Amino acid sequence: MAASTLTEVARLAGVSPATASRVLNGSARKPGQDIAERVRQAAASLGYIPNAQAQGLAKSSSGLIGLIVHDIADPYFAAIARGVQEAAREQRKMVLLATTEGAPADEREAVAAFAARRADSIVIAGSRSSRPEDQEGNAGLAAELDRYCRNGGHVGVVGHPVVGATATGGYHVVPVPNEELAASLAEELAATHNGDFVIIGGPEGLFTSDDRVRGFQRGLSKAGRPPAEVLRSAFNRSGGYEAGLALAARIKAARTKAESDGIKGAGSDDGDGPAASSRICIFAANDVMAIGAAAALRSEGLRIPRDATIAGFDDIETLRDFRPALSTVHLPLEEIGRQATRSANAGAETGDGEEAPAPVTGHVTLRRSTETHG
Amino acid sequence: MAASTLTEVARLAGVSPATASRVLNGSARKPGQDIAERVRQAAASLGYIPNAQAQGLAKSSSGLIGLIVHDIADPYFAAIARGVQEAAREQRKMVLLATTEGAPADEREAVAAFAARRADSIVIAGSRSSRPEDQEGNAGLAAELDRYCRNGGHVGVVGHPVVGATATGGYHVVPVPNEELAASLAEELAATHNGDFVIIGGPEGLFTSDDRVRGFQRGLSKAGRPPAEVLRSAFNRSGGYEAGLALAARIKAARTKAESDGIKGAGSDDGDGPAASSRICIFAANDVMAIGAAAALRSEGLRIPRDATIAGFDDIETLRDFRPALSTVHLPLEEIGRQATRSANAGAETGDGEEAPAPVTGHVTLRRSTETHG
DNA sequence: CTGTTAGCGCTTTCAG
DNA sequence: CTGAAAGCGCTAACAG
Repeated sequence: MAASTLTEVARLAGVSPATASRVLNGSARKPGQDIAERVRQAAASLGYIPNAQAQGLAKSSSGLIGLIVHDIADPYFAAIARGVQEAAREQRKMVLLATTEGAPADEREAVAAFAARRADSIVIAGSRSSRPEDQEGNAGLAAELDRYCRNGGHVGVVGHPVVGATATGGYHVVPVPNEELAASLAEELAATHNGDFVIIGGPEGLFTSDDRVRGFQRGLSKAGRPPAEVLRSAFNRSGGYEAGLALAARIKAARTKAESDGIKGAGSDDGDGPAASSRICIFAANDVMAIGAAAALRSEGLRIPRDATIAGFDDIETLRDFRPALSTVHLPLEEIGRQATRSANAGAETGDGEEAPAPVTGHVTLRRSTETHG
Repeated sequence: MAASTLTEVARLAGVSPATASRVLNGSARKPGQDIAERVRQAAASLGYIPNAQAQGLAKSSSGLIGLIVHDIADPYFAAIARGVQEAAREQRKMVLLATTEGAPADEREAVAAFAARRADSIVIAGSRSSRPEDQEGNAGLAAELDRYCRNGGHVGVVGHPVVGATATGGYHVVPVPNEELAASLAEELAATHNGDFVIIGGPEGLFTSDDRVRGFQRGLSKAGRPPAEVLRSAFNRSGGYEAGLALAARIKAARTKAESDGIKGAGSDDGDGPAASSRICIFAANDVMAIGAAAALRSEGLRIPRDATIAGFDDIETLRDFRPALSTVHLPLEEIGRQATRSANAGAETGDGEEAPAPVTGHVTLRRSTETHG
């Protein structure tokens, strides 16, 4: 029992399908009042629902926005997705979701699937990678994206342009000043922290991570500090946890040594904590990693900010209640999602009209996790 | 410059569109090796991407799964969404996302939109409501859903059936034993907590919340305890926060009174905390509310579990690093999403074949937030 | 095994 | 202002 069709509605109303179409779905031309009413009644009584596929086929436009994320359950992407969803709603479009774990090959596939569905635009969130093993995948992704653009598609990318994409039009990037913000964070941190800094970054080659690491180092150097050591692990909580474990071992070893050397202030569980100068400040390239690292330290009996201080990046909302409150860099994730979606659509709609939105910006947010009490 | 079509590919390969279709997209019949290769080459050289809309129109099936959630940025829904996404992938389908803030009218609209796109199935997550103001919306939603099912659609609902839905087939519910689990939680809590219990629930009429509240009360009564007072607020973090503020005021007032009454043990900031019997145990109907409540208590200078204990429900992954670790009821959210998706599809595919999956179950997980130290 | 012929449901010229 | 006709791109019966 299939849904009723326009033709059926038209027949019931005693008009032609063309007329029915004109009244039911927007058209420049407006049929007469009486006829219109009859059609509407017929449609209602039949419970008519237009077949979007057919409409799409006829108008060659689908009312779909494709969204590509690494993992929808990651709060970073979830926040962006919410923004995309909002913007989609404004445009009276629906969003098609694809999750790829960040694998370029999967992203390519997702783009192809979106293209097949004739998505009006595609939004890609999630860090691009330039790792050697991703070279091939990236090339494929770029090619697919180019093709999509060439066929009239519009894409909005969060953060970094897709490497190798050459399409001239239909390409929109929402730049996120990761490097600058990380530099500011480092500078602000350096103002109160006298000890060493250690960075927990994602795998080398992940642009977002690399930018943040680079920016942090730059900020450090601007503050007259030596570069921080960089630990690499997965760009998620468990990566942070692992790195945190390694750091915990190191901190404990240092403490033990200090104790046997008889240095005062390098107390154990109940003292004032290590001397300010021996305490390290950890910068994790994103909040989720920072939380993982903090959990690892805690599980090793270390306390923050007493035994080590830590900062993240993103200012994930769900993590805001975490204690000690995490110092981080606030990013307007939802807004970023909205902008990526809007910019892609602007291209699609007005051929690049609209006023440019204010560029995305964030701000350093120092909280308890990096307090140097005293 | 539109994408190239099957016809073009066929022409280039010197075959008929039908043949090209047979080789490019699966068909029971398999063209000859030579011809197939020629077609494949032609397709590749033209960068052919099948038009899913056209395919859908012709086959009347879209390869789409509609997912309805309250808010994709809420970790509860994000987790379910991930499960849905996974299941969708298994079925080689894509997921269409709709967020509704839980408003039945919006949900109805979303169902209509999915129906218009001829989604093969629809998954609805997010508590149903029976509040008076939602009556009308619910009826509309039910009607829309029924129509969708009657037209051959399949729907999977998480938790509670949609009120008023009467369609006989195509309807699948993944039951979540909220009530039973909440009862178990209450019982386990009652085993060690001697003071009063207070429940922070969502608005009355939200099934999920009501089930949990009811279950908790039942567990309490089974443990020989009087029913707990129920505070109502929004079913999210800020609802929890507000309720937490109210409770904090109450706790502080009680403490002040106790102090002036000279009762020992009702200490202030650094004592042993209130006497065990005067400390309340808070049950928030979901983790996010619990976190909000905990934040409120903390902001009022109260500590958990010293001044009050608290438990939530869901065991949200992102919140697992929260300290004190939150006692809660673990729910396999991702699995729930998967099952809802699979069950809907099972109906769609085999007319209800497949072996039934193990019913969803959860388990009480007691952690630090409800420790009664001693 | 291949090609031909009809549509799927809707929009959109183009006549009337 | 309305209706008739011609597709959008693809699949699915039928023939050959």
